[in-house]
Amino acid sequence: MTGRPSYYVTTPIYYVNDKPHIGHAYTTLAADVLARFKRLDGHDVMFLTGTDEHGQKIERSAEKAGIDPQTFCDQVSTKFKDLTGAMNFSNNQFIRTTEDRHKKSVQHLWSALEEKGFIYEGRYSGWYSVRDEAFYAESELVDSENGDKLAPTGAPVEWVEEPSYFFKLSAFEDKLLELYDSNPEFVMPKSRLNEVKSFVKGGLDDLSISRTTFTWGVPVPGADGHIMYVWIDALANYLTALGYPDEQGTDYQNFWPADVHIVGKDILRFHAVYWPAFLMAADLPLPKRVFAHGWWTNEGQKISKSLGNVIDPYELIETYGLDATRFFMLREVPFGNDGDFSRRAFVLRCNADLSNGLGNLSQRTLSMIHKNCDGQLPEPGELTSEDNLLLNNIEQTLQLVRDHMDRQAFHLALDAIWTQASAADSYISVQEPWKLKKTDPARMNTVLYVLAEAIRQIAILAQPVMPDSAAKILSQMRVADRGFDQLGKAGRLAPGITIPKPEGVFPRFELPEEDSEQ
RNA sequence: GGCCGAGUAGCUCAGUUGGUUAGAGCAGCGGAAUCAUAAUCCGCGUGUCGGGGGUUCAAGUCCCUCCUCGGCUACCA
Repeated sequence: MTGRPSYYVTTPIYYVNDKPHIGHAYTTLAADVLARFKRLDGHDVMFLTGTDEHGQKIERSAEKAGIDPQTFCDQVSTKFKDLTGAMNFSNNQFIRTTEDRHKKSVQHLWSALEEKGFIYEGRYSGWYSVRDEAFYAESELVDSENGDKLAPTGAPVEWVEEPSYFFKLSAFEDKLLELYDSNPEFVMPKSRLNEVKSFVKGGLDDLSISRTTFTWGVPVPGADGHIMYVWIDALANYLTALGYPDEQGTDYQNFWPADVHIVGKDILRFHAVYWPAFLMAADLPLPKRVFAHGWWTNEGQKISKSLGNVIDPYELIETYGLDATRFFMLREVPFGNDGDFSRRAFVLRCNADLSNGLGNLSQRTLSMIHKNCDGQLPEPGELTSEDNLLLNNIEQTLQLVRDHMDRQAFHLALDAIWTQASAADSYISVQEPWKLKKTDPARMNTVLYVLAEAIRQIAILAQPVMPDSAAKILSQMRVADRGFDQLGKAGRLAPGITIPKPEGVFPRFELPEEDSEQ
Protein backbone atom coordinates (compact mmCIF):
# COMPACT_ATOMS: atom_id res chain seq x y z
CA MET A 1 0.00 0.00 0.00
CA THR A 2 2.91 2.31 0.71
CA GLY A 3 4.97 0.92 -2.12
CA ARG A 4 7.59 -0.16 0.34
CA PRO A 5 8.49 -3.82 0.81
CA SER A 6 6.76 -5.46 3.75
CA TYR A 7 8.10 -7.79 6.38
CA TYR A 8 6.15 -9.93 8.83
CA VAL A 9 7.94 -11.59 11.73
CA THR A 10 6.34 -13.47 14.60
CA THR A 11 7.19 -15.10 17.88
CA PRO A 12 5.16 -17.98 19.21
CA ILE A 13 2.36 -17.04 21.53
CA TYR A 14 3.54 -17.90 25.01
CA TYR A 15 1.55 -20.21 27.20
CA VAL A 16 0.36 -18.35 30.26
CA ASN A 17 0.83 -21.33 32.51
CA ASP A 18 4.44 -20.19 32.93
CA LYS A 19 6.28 -17.07 34.01
CA PRO A 20 8.42 -15.21 31.48
CA HIS A 21 12.02 -16.46 31.50
CA ILE A 22 15.11 -16.10 29.36
CA GLY A 23 13.76 -18.42 26.70
CA HIS A 24 10.82 -16.13 26.03
CA ALA A 25 13.08 -13.10 26.10
CA TYR A 26 15.49 -14.72 23.66
CA THR A 27 12.86 -15.68 21.11
CA THR A 28 11.23 -12.29 21.13
CA LEU A 29 14.58 -10.52 21.08
CA ALA A 30 15.52 -12.21 17.83
CA ALA A 31 12.21 -11.19 16.28
CA ASP A 32 12.64 -7.67 17.61
CA VAL A 33 16.07 -7.28 16.04
CA LEU A 34 14.76 -8.48 12.69
CA ALA A 35 11.83 -6.09 12.93
CA ARG A 36 14.03 -3.13 13.84
CA PHE A 37 16.52 -3.98 11.13
CA LYS A 38 13.85 -4.17 8.46
CA ARG A 39 12.23 -0.91 9.55
CA LEU A 40 15.57 0.89 9.36
CA ASP A 41 16.11 -0.77 6.00
CA GLY A 42 12.95 0.77 4.58
CA HIS A 43 10.38 -1.96 5.10
CA ASP A 44 6.84 -1.83 6.38
CA VAL A 45 7.08 -4.18 9.31
CA MET A 46 4.56 -6.18 11.26
CA PHE A 47 6.06 -7.74 14.37
CA LEU A 48 3.71 -9.91 16.39
CA THR A 49 3.97 -11.57 19.77
CA GLY A 50 1.38 -12.51 22.37
CA THR A 51 -0.02 -15.14 24.67
CA ASP A 52 -1.76 -18.48 24.32
CA GLU A 53 -4.44 -18.64 26.96
CA HIS A 54 -6.60 -21.69 26.40
CA GLY A 55 -6.59 -25.29 27.49
CA GLN A 56 -7.07 -27.62 30.37
CA LYS A 57 -3.91 -26.59 32.19
CA ILE A 58 -5.01 -22.97 32.35
CA GLU A 59 -8.45 -24.03 33.47
CA ARG A 60 -6.91 -26.06 36.29
CA SER A 61 -4.37 -23.42 37.28
CA ALA A 62 -7.10 -20.83 37.55
CA GLU A 63 -9.16 -23.19 39.65
CA LYS A 64 -6.21 -23.76 41.92
CA ALA A 65 -5.68 -20.03 42.26
CA GLY A 66 -9.35 -19.69 43.08
CA ILE A 67 -10.10 -17.28 40.25
CA ASP A 68 -11.91 -17.55 36.97
CA PRO A 69 -9.80 -18.45 33.94
CA GLN A 70 -10.15 -15.08 32.25
CA THR A 71 -8.89 -13.24 35.31
CA PHE A 72 -6.04 -15.72 35.59
CA CYS A 73 -5.10 -15.16 31.95
CA ASP A 74 -5.32 -11.40 32.32
CA GLN A 75 -2.85 -11.55 35.17
CA VAL A 76 -0.28 -13.79 33.55
CA SER A 77 -0.61 -12.22 30.14
CA THR A 78 0.23 -8.90 31.71
CA LYS A 79 3.54 -10.33 32.88
CA PHE A 80 4.46 -11.21 29.33
CA LYS A 81 3.35 -7.82 28.11
CA ASP A 82 5.52 -6.22 30.79
CA LEU A 83 8.52 -8.15 29.54
CA THR A 84 8.14 -6.63 26.09
CA GLY A 85 8.45 -3.23 27.74
CA ALA A 86 11.39 -4.20 29.92
CA MET A 87 13.27 -5.67 26.97
CA ASN A 88 12.43 -2.73 24.73
CA PHE A 89 10.67 -4.93 22.21
CA SER A 90 9.08 -3.08 19.32
CA ASN A 91 6.18 -5.40 18.56
CA ASN A 92 3.34 -3.80 16.63
CA GLN A 93 0.78 -6.05 18.24
CA PHE A 94 0.35 -8.22 21.29
CA ILE A 95 -2.26 -10.83 20.55
CA ARG A 96 -4.21 -12.87 23.09
CA THR A 97 -6.07 -15.99 22.09
CA THR A 98 -8.94 -15.07 24.39
CA GLU A 99 -9.74 -12.01 22.27
CA ASP A 100 -12.98 -12.08 20.32
CA ARG A 101 -11.23 -11.36 17.04
CA HIS A 102 -9.21 -14.51 17.54
CA LYS A 103 -12.20 -16.70 18.29
CA LYS A 104 -13.82 -15.48 15.09
CA SER A 105 -10.67 -16.10 13.11
CA VAL A 106 -10.11 -19.60 14.44
CA GLN A 107 -13.70 -20.64 13.93
CA HIS A 108 -13.55 -19.38 10.39
CA LEU A 109 -10.38 -21.33 9.71
CA TRP A 110 -11.96 -24.43 11.19
CA SER A 111 -15.01 -24.04 8.97
CA ALA A 112 -12.81 -23.56 5.95
CA LEU A 113 -10.97 -26.79 6.69
CA GLU A 114 -14.27 -28.54 7.24
CA GLU A 115 -15.76 -27.27 3.97
CA LYS A 116 -12.74 -28.52 2.06
CA GLY A 117 -13.32 -31.91 3.62
CA PHE A 118 -10.26 -32.16 5.82
CA ILE A 119 -12.06 -32.54 9.14
CA TYR A 120 -13.97 -35.62 10.22
CA GLU A 121 -15.48 -36.91 13.43
CA GLY A 122 -13.91 -39.85 15.17
CA ARG A 123 -12.74 -41.06 18.53
CA TYR A 124 -9.53 -40.09 20.22
CA SER A 125 -8.05 -42.83 22.30
CA GLY A 126 -4.88 -43.36 24.20
CA TRP A 127 -3.19 -44.27 27.44
CA TYR A 128 -4.25 -41.71 29.99
CA SER A 129 -2.93 -41.15 33.47
CA VAL A 130 -5.46 -39.54 35.75
CA ARG A 131 -2.72 -38.71 38.25
CA ASP A 132 -0.55 -36.94 35.66
CA GLU A 133 -3.52 -35.60 33.72
CA ALA A 134 -1.76 -36.51 30.52
CA PHE A 135 -1.78 -38.91 27.62
CA TYR A 136 1.26 -41.06 26.92
CA ALA A 137 2.39 -42.75 23.76
CA GLU A 138 2.56 -46.52 23.75
CA SER A 139 6.33 -46.32 23.35
CA GLU A 140 6.71 -44.22 26.48
CA LEU A 141 5.02 -46.72 28.76
CA VAL A 142 6.94 -49.03 31.04
CA ASP A 143 5.86 -52.39 32.41
CA SER A 144 5.39 -52.71 36.13
CA GLU A 145 6.38 -55.82 38.12
CA ASN A 146 2.94 -57.35 37.87
CA GLY A 147 2.71 -56.64 34.15
CA ASP A 148 0.52 -53.54 34.31
CA LYS A 149 1.45 -50.63 32.12
CA LEU A 150 2.74 -47.52 33.84
CA ALA A 151 3.48 -43.97 32.75
CA PRO A 152 7.15 -42.96 32.65
CA THR A 153 6.39 -41.10 35.86
CA GLY A 154 5.33 -44.37 37.48
CA ALA A 155 1.67 -43.43 37.54
CA PRO A 156 -0.94 -45.98 36.48
CA VAL A 157 -2.50 -45.48 33.07
CA GLU A 158 -5.78 -46.52 31.57
CA TRP A 159 -7.03 -46.83 28.01
CA VAL A 160 -9.59 -44.12 27.42
CA GLU A 161 -11.58 -43.01 24.43
CA GLU A 162 -13.46 -39.82 23.74
CA PRO A 163 -15.18 -38.36 20.72
CA SER A 164 -12.96 -36.00 18.78
CA TYR A 165 -12.67 -34.25 15.47
CA PHE A 166 -9.66 -35.07 13.35
CA PHE A 167 -7.68 -33.19 10.75
CA LYS A 168 -6.55 -35.27 7.77
CA LEU A 169 -2.90 -34.63 8.30
CA SER A 170 -2.08 -37.92 6.61
CA ALA A 171 -3.24 -36.46 3.30
CA PHE A 172 -0.37 -33.96 3.30
CA GLU A 173 2.65 -36.19 3.57
CA ASP A 174 3.70 -35.84 -0.06
CA LYS A 175 2.85 -32.19 -0.32
CA LEU A 176 4.92 -31.40 2.75
CA LEU A 177 7.90 -33.35 1.48
CA GLU A 178 7.55 -31.51 -1.80
CA LEU A 179 7.55 -28.22 0.10
CA TYR A 180 10.76 -29.08 1.97
CA ASP A 181 12.47 -30.19 -1.22
CA SER A 182 11.46 -27.25 -3.33
CA ASN A 183 12.17 -24.77 -0.55
CA PRO A 184 15.06 -26.10 1.53
CA GLU A 185 15.17 -22.93 3.60
CA PHE A 186 11.57 -23.29 4.71
CA VAL A 187 12.97 -24.73 7.92
CA MET A 188 16.20 -23.41 9.36
CA PRO A 189 18.75 -24.26 10.55
CA LYS A 190 19.37 -27.07 8.09
CA SER A 191 19.78 -29.75 10.72
CA ARG A 192 16.23 -29.06 11.82
CA LEU A 193 14.96 -29.43 8.28
CA ASN A 194 16.47 -32.91 8.23
CA GLU A 195 14.62 -33.79 11.41
CA VAL A 196 11.36 -32.50 10.09
CA LYS A 197 11.77 -34.39 6.83
CA SER A 198 12.53 -37.64 8.54
CA PHE A 199 9.57 -37.14 10.81
CA VAL A 200 7.23 -36.68 7.87
CA LYS A 201 8.80 -39.53 5.94
CA GLY A 202 8.03 -41.75 8.90
CA GLY A 203 4.36 -41.33 8.12
CA LEU A 204 1.73 -38.96 9.44
CA ASP A 205 -1.32 -39.87 11.49
CA ASP A 206 -4.39 -37.73 11.45
CA LEU A 207 -4.44 -35.13 14.16
CA SER A 208 -6.96 -34.97 16.95
CA ILE A 209 -8.08 -31.37 17.03
CA SER A 210 -10.90 -31.19 19.55
CA ARG A 211 -11.61 -32.23 23.13
CA THR A 212 -14.70 -32.75 25.20
CA THR A 213 -12.96 -32.93 28.55
CA PHE A 214 -12.59 -29.23 29.20
CA THR A 215 -14.41 -26.03 28.31
CA TRP A 216 -11.76 -23.27 28.43
CA GLY A 217 -11.17 -22.73 24.75
CA VAL A 218 -12.78 -21.90 21.44
CA PRO A 219 -15.94 -23.94 20.80
CA VAL A 220 -15.99 -25.98 17.62
CA PRO A 221 -18.61 -24.40 15.36
CA GLY A 222 -21.77 -26.46 15.25
CA ALA A 223 -20.55 -29.20 17.57
CA ASP A 224 -21.80 -28.82 21.11
CA GLY A 225 -19.38 -29.90 23.78
CA HIS A 226 -16.34 -29.85 21.52
CA ILE A 227 -13.55 -27.38 22.26
CA MET A 228 -10.68 -26.86 19.87
CA TYR A 229 -7.52 -28.51 20.99
CA VAL A 230 -4.36 -26.44 20.94
CA TRP A 231 -3.15 -26.76 17.34
CA ILE A 232 -5.55 -24.78 15.25
CA ASP A 233 -6.36 -22.35 18.02
CA ALA A 234 -2.77 -21.40 18.72
CA LEU A 235 -1.30 -21.41 15.24
CA ALA A 236 -4.09 -19.35 13.74
CA ASN A 237 -2.98 -16.37 15.81
CA TYR A 238 -0.58 -15.45 13.02
CA LEU A 239 -3.57 -14.93 10.73
CA THR A 240 -5.83 -13.33 13.32
CA ALA A 241 -3.38 -10.51 13.87
CA LEU A 242 -3.67 -9.58 10.21
CA GLY A 243 -7.43 -9.35 10.27
CA TYR A 244 -8.24 -12.83 8.99
CA PRO A 245 -10.78 -13.93 7.85
CA ASP A 246 -10.90 -10.64 5.96
CA GLU A 247 -8.45 -11.62 3.26
CA GLN A 248 -8.99 -8.32 1.49
CA GLY A 249 -7.99 -6.24 4.51
CA THR A 250 -4.93 -4.04 4.44
CA ASP A 251 -2.82 -5.96 6.91
CA TYR A 252 -3.60 -9.33 5.43
CA GLN A 253 -2.86 -8.06 1.94
CA ASN A 254 0.35 -6.42 3.06
CA PHE A 255 1.82 -8.98 5.36
CA TRP A 256 0.61 -12.49 4.63
CA PRO A 257 2.43 -14.79 4.10
CA ALA A 258 4.79 -14.23 7.01
CA ASP A 259 8.47 -13.83 6.23
CA VAL A 260 9.60 -15.79 9.24
CA HIS A 261 8.15 -17.49 12.29
CA ILE A 262 10.74 -17.53 15.05
CA VAL A 263 10.20 -20.53 17.33
CA GLY A 264 11.98 -22.56 19.96
CA LYS A 265 13.10 -25.97 18.84
CA ASP A 266 10.50 -27.59 21.10
CA ILE A 267 7.63 -26.38 18.97
CA LEU A 268 9.21 -26.72 15.58
CA ARG A 269 7.04 -29.59 14.46
CA PHE A 270 3.83 -27.67 15.01
CA HIS A 271 5.13 -24.88 12.81
CA ALA A 272 6.96 -26.90 10.20
CA VAL A 273 4.43 -29.71 9.74
CA TYR A 274 0.98 -28.98 11.15
CA TRP A 275 0.85 -25.32 10.28
CA PRO A 276 1.73 -25.60 6.59
CA ALA A 277 -0.65 -28.55 6.35
CA PHE A 278 -3.51 -26.48 7.78
CA LEU A 279 -2.73 -23.66 5.39
CA MET A 280 -2.50 -25.96 2.39
CA ALA A 281 -5.82 -27.46 3.38
CA ALA A 282 -7.39 -24.02 3.62
CA ASP A 283 -5.80 -22.90 0.35
CA LEU A 284 -3.86 -20.13 2.02
CA PRO A 285 -0.28 -19.11 1.20
CA LEU A 286 2.48 -20.63 3.34
CA PRO A 287 4.93 -18.69 5.49
CA LYS A 288 8.34 -18.29 3.90
CA ARG A 289 10.37 -19.66 6.76
CA VAL A 290 10.27 -21.23 10.20
CA PHE A 291 13.43 -20.69 12.19
CA ALA A 292 14.05 -22.82 15.28
CA HIS A 293 16.56 -21.50 17.77
CA GLY A 294 18.32 -23.44 20.51
CA TRP A 295 18.32 -23.44 24.29
CA TRP A 296 20.48 -21.78 26.87
CA THR A 297 22.22 -23.65 29.60
CA ASN A 298 23.10 -21.82 32.80
CA GLU A 299 26.80 -22.09 33.69
CA GLY A 300 26.94 -25.36 31.78
CA GLN A 301 23.87 -26.81 33.44
CA LYS A 302 20.55 -27.61 31.88
CA ILE A 303 17.97 -25.10 33.02
CA SER A 304 14.98 -26.48 34.89
CA LYS A 305 12.50 -25.34 37.44
CA SER A 306 13.33 -28.24 39.71
CA LEU A 307 17.01 -27.30 39.72
CA GLY A 308 15.97 -23.76 40.49
CA ASN A 309 18.46 -22.32 38.01
CA VAL A 310 16.01 -20.50 35.78
CA ILE A 311 17.50 -17.29 34.37
CA ASP A 312 15.38 -14.25 35.09
CA PRO A 313 15.62 -11.62 32.35
CA TYR A 314 14.80 -8.86 34.81
CA GLU A 315 17.80 -9.81 36.92
CA LEU A 316 20.07 -9.60 33.86
CA ILE A 317 18.76 -6.19 32.90
CA GLU A 318 19.22 -5.04 36.48
CA THR A 319 22.78 -6.34 36.71
CA TYR A 320 24.20 -5.64 33.28
CA GLY A 321 21.82 -3.23 31.62
CA LEU A 322 19.43 -3.93 28.82
CA ASP A 323 21.57 -3.43 25.76
CA ALA A 324 24.49 -5.50 27.05
CA THR A 325 22.01 -8.30 27.71
CA ARG A 326 20.54 -8.01 24.24
CA PHE A 327 24.00 -7.89 22.68
CA PHE A 328 25.36 -10.86 24.57
CA MET A 329 22.48 -13.15 23.74
CA LEU A 330 22.78 -12.56 20.01
CA ARG A 331 26.56 -12.17 19.71
CA GLU A 332 27.76 -15.04 21.86
CA VAL A 333 25.98 -17.97 20.26
CA PRO A 334 25.04 -18.66 16.64
CA PHE A 335 21.24 -18.41 16.46
CA GLY A 336 20.00 -21.96 16.05
CA ASN A 337 22.67 -23.49 18.26
CA ASP A 338 22.37 -24.24 21.93
CA GLY A 339 24.53 -21.96 24.02
CA ASP A 340 25.82 -21.53 27.50
CA PHE A 341 24.97 -18.52 29.58
CA SER A 342 27.87 -17.95 31.93
CA ARG A 343 28.63 -14.82 33.88
CA ARG A 344 32.27 -15.10 32.94
CA ALA A 345 31.51 -15.27 29.22
CA PHE A 346 29.08 -12.40 29.58
CA VAL A 347 31.59 -10.14 31.30
CA LEU A 348 34.43 -11.02 28.93
CA ARG A 349 32.28 -10.53 25.86
CA CYS A 350 30.70 -7.25 26.90
CA ASN A 351 33.91 -5.74 28.23
CA ALA A 352 35.82 -6.67 25.08
CA ASP A 353 33.24 -5.67 22.48
CA LEU A 354 31.26 -2.94 24.20
CA SER A 355 33.37 -1.16 26.82
CA ASN A 356 36.79 -1.66 25.26
CA GLY A 357 35.50 -1.80 21.71
CA LEU A 358 32.74 0.44 20.48
CA GLY A 359 32.38 2.36 23.75
CA ASN A 360 36.03 3.27 24.00
CA LEU A 361 36.24 4.07 20.31
CA SER A 362 33.48 6.63 20.47
CA GLN A 363 34.66 7.98 23.83
CA ARG A 364 38.24 8.63 22.71
CA THR A 365 37.16 10.11 19.38
CA LEU A 366 34.45 12.42 20.67
CA SER A 367 36.66 13.41 23.57
CA MET A 368 39.44 14.48 21.22
CA ILE A 369 37.00 16.47 19.12
CA HIS A 370 35.52 18.10 22.17
CA LYS A 371 38.91 19.08 23.57
CA ASN A 372 40.87 19.93 20.46
CA CYS A 373 38.32 21.40 18.10
CA ASP A 374 36.49 23.90 20.30
CA GLY A 375 33.78 21.32 20.87
CA GLN A 376 32.81 21.38 17.22
CA LEU A 377 33.05 18.79 14.55
CA PRO A 378 35.95 20.00 12.39
CA GLU A 379 36.00 20.60 8.67
CA PRO A 380 37.81 17.74 6.90
CA GLY A 381 40.45 18.37 4.27
CA GLU A 382 40.97 16.15 1.27
CA LEU A 383 40.66 12.46 2.15
CA THR A 384 43.65 10.17 1.81
CA SER A 385 43.48 6.63 0.52
CA GLU A 386 43.56 5.40 4.10
CA ASP A 387 40.60 7.59 5.01
CA ASN A 388 38.68 6.34 2.02
CA LEU A 389 39.54 2.74 2.71
CA LEU A 390 38.08 2.93 6.20
CA LEU A 391 34.92 4.67 5.08
CA ASN A 392 34.41 2.53 2.00
CA ASN A 393 34.66 -0.65 4.01
CA ILE A 394 32.08 0.63 6.45
CA GLU A 395 29.78 1.61 3.64
CA GLN A 396 29.90 -1.92 2.33
CA THR A 397 28.96 -3.36 5.70
CA LEU A 398 25.22 -2.82 5.32
CA GLN A 399 25.00 -5.34 2.53
CA LEU A 400 26.91 -7.88 4.60
CA VAL A 401 24.70 -7.31 7.60
CA ARG A 402 21.60 -7.51 5.46
CA ASP A 403 22.64 -10.89 4.07
CA HIS A 404 23.28 -12.23 7.55
CA MET A 405 20.02 -10.86 8.93
CA ASP A 406 18.09 -12.48 6.10
CA ARG A 407 19.46 -15.80 7.33
CA GLN A 408 18.92 -14.96 11.00
CA ALA A 409 22.71 -15.13 11.52
CA PHE A 410 22.80 -12.45 14.17
CA HIS A 411 26.25 -13.32 15.44
CA LEU A 412 27.71 -12.88 11.96
CA ALA A 413 25.88 -9.61 11.44
CA LEU A 414 27.33 -8.29 14.68
CA ASP A 415 30.74 -9.62 13.83
CA ALA A 416 30.66 -7.71 10.54
CA ILE A 417 29.78 -4.47 12.30
CA TRP A 418 32.38 -4.90 15.02
CA THR A 419 35.06 -5.64 12.48
CA GLN A 420 34.61 -2.05 11.39
CA ALA A 421 34.91 -0.72 14.93
CA SER A 422 38.15 -2.63 15.22
CA ALA A 423 39.36 -1.19 11.92
CA ALA A 424 38.66 2.30 13.22
CA ASP A 425 40.80 1.61 16.29
CA SER A 426 43.66 0.48 14.07
CA TYR A 427 43.18 3.58 11.97
CA ILE A 428 43.59 5.80 15.06
CA SER A 429 46.83 4.08 15.97
CA VAL A 430 48.25 4.64 12.53
CA GLN A 431 47.08 8.23 12.20
CA GLU A 432 48.02 9.29 15.75
CA PRO A 433 45.77 12.37 15.83
CA TRP A 434 47.22 13.37 19.23
CA LYS A 435 50.54 13.98 17.49
CA LEU A 436 48.94 15.70 14.53
CA LYS A 437 47.56 18.22 16.94
CA LYS A 438 51.01 19.82 17.06
CA THR A 439 52.45 18.86 13.69
CA ASP A 440 49.48 19.18 11.34
CA PRO A 441 46.22 20.38 12.87
CA ALA A 442 44.44 20.40 9.54
CA ARG A 443 45.20 16.72 9.07
CA MET A 444 44.10 16.05 12.63
CA ASN A 445 40.78 17.63 11.78
CA THR A 446 40.38 15.33 8.83
CA VAL A 447 41.24 12.25 10.86
CA LEU A 448 38.79 13.14 13.59
CA TYR A 449 36.09 13.84 11.06
CA VAL A 450 36.64 10.49 9.38
CA LEU A 451 36.46 8.77 12.75
CA ALA A 452 33.25 10.54 13.67
CA GLU A 453 31.79 9.46 10.34
CA ALA A 454 32.86 5.88 10.99
CA ILE A 455 31.27 5.90 14.43
CA ARG A 456 28.08 7.43 13.10
CA GLN A 457 27.64 4.60 10.65
CA ILE A 458 28.62 1.88 13.07
CA ALA A 459 26.09 3.22 15.58
CA ILE A 460 23.38 3.34 12.93
CA LEU A 461 24.07 -0.28 12.05
CA ALA A 462 24.08 -1.28 15.71
CA GLN A 463 20.62 0.14 16.40
CA PRO A 464 18.59 -3.03 15.90
CA VAL A 465 20.48 -4.89 18.61
CA MET A 466 21.15 -2.05 21.02
CA PRO A 467 18.65 0.71 20.34
CA ASP A 468 19.27 2.75 23.50
CA SER A 469 23.05 2.69 23.42
CA ALA A 470 23.25 3.43 19.72
CA ALA A 471 20.85 6.31 20.26
CA LYS A 472 23.10 7.72 22.97
CA ILE A 473 26.12 7.68 20.69
CA LEU A 474 24.17 9.19 17.80
CA SER A 475 22.74 11.88 20.05
CA GLN A 476 26.19 12.81 21.25
CA MET A 477 26.97 13.51 17.61
CA ARG A 478 23.68 15.32 17.01
CA VAL A 479 22.62 12.79 14.40
CA ALA A 480 18.91 13.18 13.77
CA ASP A 481 18.25 10.92 10.77
CA ARG A 482 19.16 7.37 11.64
CA GLY A 483 17.73 5.11 8.95
CA PHE A 484 19.97 2.98 6.79
CA ASP A 485 19.35 5.36 3.91
CA GLN A 486 21.60 7.74 5.85
CA LEU A 487 24.57 5.41 5.66
CA GLY A 488 27.45 6.37 3.44
CA LYS A 489 27.65 9.75 1.76
CA ALA A 490 23.93 10.41 2.06
CA GLY A 491 24.06 11.29 5.73
CA ARG A 492 27.53 12.75 6.21
CA LEU A 493 27.98 14.71 9.43
CA ALA A 494 27.94 18.44 9.01
CA PRO A 495 31.16 20.14 10.15
CA GLY A 496 30.54 22.72 12.83
CA ILE A 497 27.99 20.79 14.84
CA THR A 498 28.55 20.92 18.58
CA ILE A 499 30.15 17.87 20.18
CA PRO A 500 29.68 17.94 23.94
CA LYS A 501 31.99 16.24 26.41
CA PRO A 502 31.12 12.59 25.81
CA GLU A 503 29.75 10.31 28.49
CA GLY A 504 30.49 6.61 28.69
CA VAL A 505 27.87 4.44 27.08
CA PHE A 506 28.98 0.94 28.13
CA PRO A 507 30.09 0.34 31.74
CA ARG A 508 32.78 -2.22 32.46
CA PHE A 509 31.90 -5.29 34.48
CA GLU A 510 33.89 -7.19 37.09
CA LEU A 511 34.50 -10.90 36.61
CA PRO A 512 32.53 -13.10 38.99
CA GLU A 513 34.42 -13.89 42.19
CA GLU A 514 34.89 -17.61 41.65
CA ASP A 515 37.13 -16.78 38.70
CA SER A 516 39.59 -14.71 40.67
CA GLU A 517 39.91 -17.51 43.21
CA GLN A 518 40.90 -20.10 40.66
C1' G B 1 17.02 -49.79 18.58
C1' G B 2 16.35 -46.61 13.92
C1' C B 3 17.46 -41.94 11.42
C1' C B 4 20.34 -37.28 11.37
C1' G B 5 24.39 -34.28 12.95
C1' A B 6 28.95 -33.10 15.47
C1' G B 7 34.09 -34.28 17.28
C1' U B 8 39.78 -28.73 14.29
C1' A B 9 44.71 -24.31 19.01
C1' G B 10 43.29 -23.31 26.70
C1' C B 11 37.82 -21.62 25.35
C1' U B 12 34.04 -20.62 21.29
C1' C B 13 34.17 -21.74 16.49
C1' A B 14 35.52 -20.78 10.43
C1' G B 15 37.38 -24.00 7.06
C1' U B 16 34.01 -23.47 -0.67
C1' U B 17 33.34 -28.23 -5.64
C1' G B 18 40.09 -32.62 -2.10
C1' G B 19 45.68 -28.95 -3.85
C1' U B 20 50.92 -24.02 -1.50
C1' U B 21 53.84 -23.68 5.49
C1' A B 22 45.28 -25.49 8.75
C1' G B 23 42.60 -19.95 10.14
C1' A B 24 39.57 -16.10 13.35
C1' G B 25 37.85 -14.11 17.97
C1' C B 26 38.56 -14.49 23.22
C1' A B 27 42.02 -15.89 27.04
C1' G B 28 47.63 -16.00 27.75
C1' C B 29 52.80 -14.02 26.79
C1' G B 30 56.08 -9.98 24.87
C1' G B 31 56.59 -5.03 22.92
C1' A B 32 54.71 0.02 21.58
C1' A B 33 51.84 4.03 22.55
C1' U B 34 49.31 7.52 26.01
C1' C B 35 43.78 10.55 22.67
C1' A B 36 40.43 7.16 25.63
C1' U B 37 36.09 3.56 30.36
C1' A B 38 44.29 0.97 32.95
C1' A B 39 40.83 1.27 27.43
C1' U B 40 44.08 0.89 22.33
C1' C B 41 47.77 -0.83 18.65
C1' C B 42 51.60 -4.43 16.95
C1' G B 43 53.87 -9.29 17.41
C1' C B 44 53.77 -14.51 19.27
C1' G B 45 50.20 -20.91 18.29
C1' U B 46 55.64 -27.70 17.02
C1' G B 47 47.42 -28.00 17.04
C1' U B 48 48.39 -36.63 16.36
C1' C B 49 42.25 -31.51 12.28
C1' G B 50 38.28 -38.13 17.70
C1' G B 51 41.01 -43.47 16.65
C1' G B 52 42.12 -46.95 12.69
C1' G B 53 42.03 -48.40 7.57
C1' G B 54 41.34 -47.05 2.35
C1' U B 55 41.00 -44.09 -2.52
C1' U B 56 44.38 -40.34 -4.75
C1' C B 57 50.18 -37.41 -7.39
C1' A B 58 47.56 -34.82 -3.19
C1' A B 59 42.41 -35.46 2.33
C1' G B 60 40.53 -31.65 7.99
C1' U B 61 37.88 -31.86 3.07
C1' C B 62 35.88 -38.41 -0.40
C1' C B 63 34.90 -44.03 1.16
C1' C B 64 34.78 -47.95 5.17
C1' U B 65 34.99 -48.98 10.30
C1' C B 66 35.23 -47.99 15.50
C1' C B 67 34.75 -44.52 19.79
C1' U B 68 32.46 -40.23 22.16
C1' C B 69 28.74 -36.42 22.40
C1' G B 70 24.11 -34.24 20.81
C1' G B 71 19.30 -34.02 18.27
C1' C B 72 14.81 -36.40 16.31
C1' U B 73 11.77 -40.80 16.80
C1' A B 74 3.84 -37.01 17.26
C1' C B 75 -0.95 -34.84 20.47
C1' C B 76 3.57 -31.65 26.27
C1' A B 77 3.55 -24.58 23.32
